[in-house]
Amino acid sequence: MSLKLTNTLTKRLETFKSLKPGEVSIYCCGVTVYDLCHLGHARSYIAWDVLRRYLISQGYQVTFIQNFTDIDDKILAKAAKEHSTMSQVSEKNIKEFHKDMDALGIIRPSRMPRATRCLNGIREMIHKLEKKGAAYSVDGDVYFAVMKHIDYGKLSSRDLSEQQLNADGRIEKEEEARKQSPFDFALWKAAKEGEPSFPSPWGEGRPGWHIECSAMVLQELGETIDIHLGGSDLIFPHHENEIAQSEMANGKQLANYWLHNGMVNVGGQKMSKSLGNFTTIRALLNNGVSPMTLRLFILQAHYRKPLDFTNESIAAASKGWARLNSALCVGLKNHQQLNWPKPEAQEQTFSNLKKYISDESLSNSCQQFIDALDDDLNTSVAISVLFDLSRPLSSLANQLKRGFSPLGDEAENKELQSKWSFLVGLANVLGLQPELSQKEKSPQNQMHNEIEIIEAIKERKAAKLSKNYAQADKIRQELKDKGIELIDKKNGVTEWIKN
RNA sequence: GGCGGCAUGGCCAAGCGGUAAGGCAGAGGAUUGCAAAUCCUUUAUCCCCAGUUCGAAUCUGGGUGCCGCCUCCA
Repeated sequence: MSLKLTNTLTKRLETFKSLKPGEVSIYCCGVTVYDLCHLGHARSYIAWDVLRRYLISQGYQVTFIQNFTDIDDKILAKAAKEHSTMSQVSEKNIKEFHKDMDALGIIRPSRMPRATRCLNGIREMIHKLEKKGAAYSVDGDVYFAVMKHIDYGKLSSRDLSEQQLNADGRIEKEEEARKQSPFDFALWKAAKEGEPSFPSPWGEGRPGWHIECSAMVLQELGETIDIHLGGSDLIFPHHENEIAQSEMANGKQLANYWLHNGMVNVGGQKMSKSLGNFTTIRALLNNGVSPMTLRLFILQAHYRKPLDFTNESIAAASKGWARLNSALCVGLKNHQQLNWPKPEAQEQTFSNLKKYISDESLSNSCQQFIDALDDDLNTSVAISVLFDLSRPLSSLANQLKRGFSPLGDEAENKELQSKWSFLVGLANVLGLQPELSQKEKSPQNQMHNEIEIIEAIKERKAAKLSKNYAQADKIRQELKDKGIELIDKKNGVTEWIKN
């Protein structure tokens, strides 16, 4: 089997074949940098991160381009509100973007072009469209003439001739009058009073929203690329317009595969800025939701389906992740005790999955995992493979945590070890990386309250011996509140664990 | 009004014609002063109706409900 992807362009599940053998070119629509990213962005970029990781693990050389839209009305509005400038607002939010994406373990794109730095390409493309008669200017604005593009509507299944004008009448009348067709869209917008603007043959102004992506794809990857990515809310008009511009200007198909991710919903409704029902990635992380919990939550659903966000579903993912994570960490924390080779530092390289196919004990799981991802990135099933593999390992982790030294026979130990490194390898394809807790990473504060804990345990033991269980439970609860969990062992010894 | 998607156990979620993955939660048992943890066992006929088929959650037709896009949006 080989990778199959649902192509929005053909509305079908298709076997993926790259233009150049062994190489994949990907363009992903990025964010408009006027604010922090929310969970919807996280979903999109995590899904595409998995696509990228999987392609790399299959041996492809992937060039991944993602833009920053740094010219936009919302950025201007924000700048005005903050008594700042457009570029200051963009700059700040680009930093924040990287902070969030890095936290989520999303591999940075190969390059991240910005609209303000691609103006030449943009002007050239508009000029080209003008020469081909597909663009016209009115009072410093330049519009794309939709009727000139024979295939207009092919991505979003819209038929212009049958298309009734949007009943809600949201389009501004003034602008309407200037357009030849209501679906025409701006390639270049004349500057308004006091706005930042850039020179052009049509006067001072700034690029329309769609043109930057067309220009960037051409500049960074060429006329035709393998895969174009984005949220399903971008299909129309953004991607439709991108196709129209690029294909009209270049005379070539823009992208062979168009992939779109489903929305994150809140109470059945799309999470969006305008509805105000969004939760930022930052807020979630600050509330103690770990990055990998978020990743697990997102990848447990298929990328094309809507995903409902609730506190309960995050809590469920968090519990699930804790279990999986304990298995992923076992070889990192306990390799000395288990006499396992010292694990390599986490790298952004991916072991070739196919090597596991020949390993009898891992072959099945490996094949299941590959089949799942081949099937339009079925991460949900891939994760179930991870959970199956993790069972004996999290059990091992648990025994170790509780002070047992499960010194089984050597063969068994070896099998666990290879299972563990296999699990870590598979999880890495999904970007699920072991999270050692803060306390484990920085063991300060550990020593000075240890004596206190031992004292408390002694006190509790005395209470237990005198059958004063209420007092014993009180002591346990107090420690628990401080993150110390007590475990009574069979032999009467009480051990404690930091959580 | 046009285009598209979805409906699976208490919750989330796979499934793509051969008899329901996985996660969370729950139940029973072992263990425990009680817990925690662990181990074992366990919980669904898939929105409704009709049809195709030896066989359908999966295909077809008709309902019902929900959502997205058509305006900025991942």
